[in-house]
Amino acid sequence: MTDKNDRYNPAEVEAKWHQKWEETGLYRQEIDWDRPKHYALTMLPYPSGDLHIGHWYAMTPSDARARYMRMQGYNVLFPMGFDAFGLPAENAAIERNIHPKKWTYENIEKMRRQLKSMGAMFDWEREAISSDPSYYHWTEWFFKKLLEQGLAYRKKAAVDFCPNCNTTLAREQVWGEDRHCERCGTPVIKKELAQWFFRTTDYAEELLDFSDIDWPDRVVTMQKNWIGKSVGAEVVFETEDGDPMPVFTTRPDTLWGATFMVLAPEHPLVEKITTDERREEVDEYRARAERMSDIDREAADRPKTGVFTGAYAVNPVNQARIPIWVADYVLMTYGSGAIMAVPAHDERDFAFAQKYGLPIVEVIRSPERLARAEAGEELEPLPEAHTEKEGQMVNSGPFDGTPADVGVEKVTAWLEEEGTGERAVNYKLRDWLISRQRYWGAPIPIIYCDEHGAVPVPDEDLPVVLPDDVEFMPTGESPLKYHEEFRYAECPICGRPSERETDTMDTFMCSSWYQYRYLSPDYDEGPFDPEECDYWMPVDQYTGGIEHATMHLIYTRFFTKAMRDMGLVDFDEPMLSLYNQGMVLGEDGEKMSKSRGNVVAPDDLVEQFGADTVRTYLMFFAKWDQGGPWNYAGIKGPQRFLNDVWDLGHEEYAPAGEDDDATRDLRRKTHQTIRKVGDDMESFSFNTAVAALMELRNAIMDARDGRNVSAAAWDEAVDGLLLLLAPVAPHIAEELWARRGNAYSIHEQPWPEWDEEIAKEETITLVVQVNGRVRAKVDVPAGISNEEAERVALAEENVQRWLDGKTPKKVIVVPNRLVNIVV
RNA sequence: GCCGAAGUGGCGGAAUUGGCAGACGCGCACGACUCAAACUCGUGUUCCUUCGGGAGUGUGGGUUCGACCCCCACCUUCGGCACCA
Repeated sequence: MTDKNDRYNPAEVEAKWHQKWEETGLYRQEIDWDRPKHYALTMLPYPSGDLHIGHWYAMTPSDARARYMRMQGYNVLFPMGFDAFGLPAENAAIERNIHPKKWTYENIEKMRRQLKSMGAMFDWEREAISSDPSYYHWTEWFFKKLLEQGLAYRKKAAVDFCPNCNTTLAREQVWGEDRHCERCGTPVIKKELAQWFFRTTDYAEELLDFSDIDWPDRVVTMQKNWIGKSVGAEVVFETEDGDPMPVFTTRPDTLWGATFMVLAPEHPLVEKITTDERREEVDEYRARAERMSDIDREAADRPKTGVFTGAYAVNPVNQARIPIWVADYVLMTYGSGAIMAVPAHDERDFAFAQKYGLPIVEVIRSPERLARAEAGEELEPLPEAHTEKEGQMVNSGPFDGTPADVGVEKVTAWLEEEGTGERAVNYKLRDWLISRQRYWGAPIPIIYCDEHGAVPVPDEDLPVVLPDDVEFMPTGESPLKYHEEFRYAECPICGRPSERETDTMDTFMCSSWYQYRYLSPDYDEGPFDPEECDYWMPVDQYTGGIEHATMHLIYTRFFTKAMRDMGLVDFDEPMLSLYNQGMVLGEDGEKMSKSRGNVVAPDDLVEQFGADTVRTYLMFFAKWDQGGPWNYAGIKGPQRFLNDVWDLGHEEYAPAGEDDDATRDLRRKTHQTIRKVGDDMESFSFNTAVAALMELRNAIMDARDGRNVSAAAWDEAVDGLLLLLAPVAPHIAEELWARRGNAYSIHEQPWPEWDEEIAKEETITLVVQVNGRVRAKVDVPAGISNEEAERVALAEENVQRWLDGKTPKKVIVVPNRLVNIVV
């Protein structure tokens, strides 16, 4: 019987096993070429100072699954570390006068302790911290390698700048309609600055290929949209003076309908072609466009504006003389910054033509208008742009009569033959801007020499170390600019006094390769130990939030592809499989935030309920990819569950009298549960896995009350329950496993097997319907024949009553499930 | 505007993918234990009902012997993108 004094005390149990696990190195994860490996990775946290329930929500199920894979026989790597560079540390420095390094490392200390309370199987000896010089040494090294590969370059450009964070941002880090900073929410502005970029666009095409990885459709779609591939043709128009003006179009079949051209206000040709009498107006327009923010400029619903340059171009397909306009609806950053405008078949051009009275020439006629023209009807001007590829080409010289759906292909081929154009592809993806005007980041290892330009710091001088003795400006300006010792350096080539780059790298650079650093965080001959990489990489299962879909998850793919082309790795993708968890919301259903006062603190919960209960609840309350609101009352379910398990684990069971049926029922439930929980673990359905464990708990408690199952069936059920529970609630499972006299450790046990025969139902409830309505339920032996089922169904009194003497028209039998009698 | 996901009891959520809607849990009600409350245990719990049954998975239609599931139209919520030629 349960000792009443020995109530479940999670704090005691958890502390005990944390110590034992550490002492025995239970979670050391080492290469073992004789066993299949499984690299499970959960996105590394930023050391903000406090472990949030969101961290628990992301990491606990990941841990449970890693543990499950371990019990399945895999050699599992499940590391943890910190993405430790970033702005909050610097803000703390400015606001509270604490050094970013001190702030960061104190936070790491605290969070590491909090993480340990979770009882996850992290191998702490593999911990990597991106702000350690031993880490960013290699971040800098990668920068140099990318430069060597021609994948890094410096360019002066109008870039997105967050006035609050006081730094430039990558295009990916500008979010939403109002174009705000991903980190702080402030709308960004444009600044003309010389910045470092990585050529992510070189990999645009390859990044669209997801065929070798199993990622959620959602992420795949978001990345594809982000990369934004368009296929079409480049056609070179010329000004009357013979200046070439290449344009990109996805609709070469509408070339004959180009009635004007539009250049972006920033287009270099504008200056040259604008006539004297138009110059004043054009200059004014360009100046206004320059002052306008991108938010205003790129709002699609804004009325179109533009000015005529006074110049004309020649359409190469029909030599038509068409006016050249300047308008801000054409973007300098996409295509060539110039377009051919086909108002009849493009909504934007149509609106512009209407506003400025430019001609609209129909060159693709819809089936409906074709029919009317055929009937001799006089066609009215197009009421709106016809953008579908249906109907026939008209007013298009040699292509008149060509079916619209083949027009693009035919015209493109013809353009190539004639030499007036060629097939072309365009992407929305931009190169990754990695310069940040901040202190707390990995330095960009470059020295600018008057003579030799941008010179990389030699390998033997890496890492360029961040100086500690810096002063933080209240303006947020990088203190590196004012640190003379850091800033002034000798040119590595000629020794002349030169200046060091004072920008640091985007922190997404650090996290683009952290999965490699975990492999050998102390390795100092390269970014990672090749043998470890050989064994462990690529990551088999990656888990994390959806918010990184078009940032980190694109960058890290780019990085691995670049590493492959450097000869560092021999695979194409860093993460083979990805799963995105949802978010835990506050009890009010809103996103947790301090200002709303709906934040759930995991430390308090652990103190009150124990880590195992918190873990179980987090895995139980919703399907993992959905998430949902936290509920303090709801955690009682898992709490009662673990209390019951505790009692069952201590039960000294002896049957009072054995009942074969009861024994069989319990064994069936045990084996069914093994099957169910295994399936659910595979498919990340942790909520139904926990529900199945609760059902098994209920069955075992019934058996306890009945005292009529065999001792062997009892032990099988209770040990089974503990084994299945071990990934979810590792401490209590370990404790009870030991108390029941089993060998340490439960986490090294194989996942239990289930027997098809034992799991099979003996009787099933046959549902009998008359005209699709349930009229009877009969318990029958499983495997009943269709004929027998039909006979049993018809024999039911209630069924006969509903048949009311009529003869069945049709009888449908679903084997082992249902009989539907249609009259 | 475009793309995507979702909508099921009082609540969180299940449903082997076309076959008993509501598993599991919370909450609630009643009962037991208690001086009492909490804990714990037991029973019940989609709604309506004349106790025969009827209605029911955002709304309206459709396919089917049979629809939470498939099709069409719409409503709502949430994400992403948004003048990308």
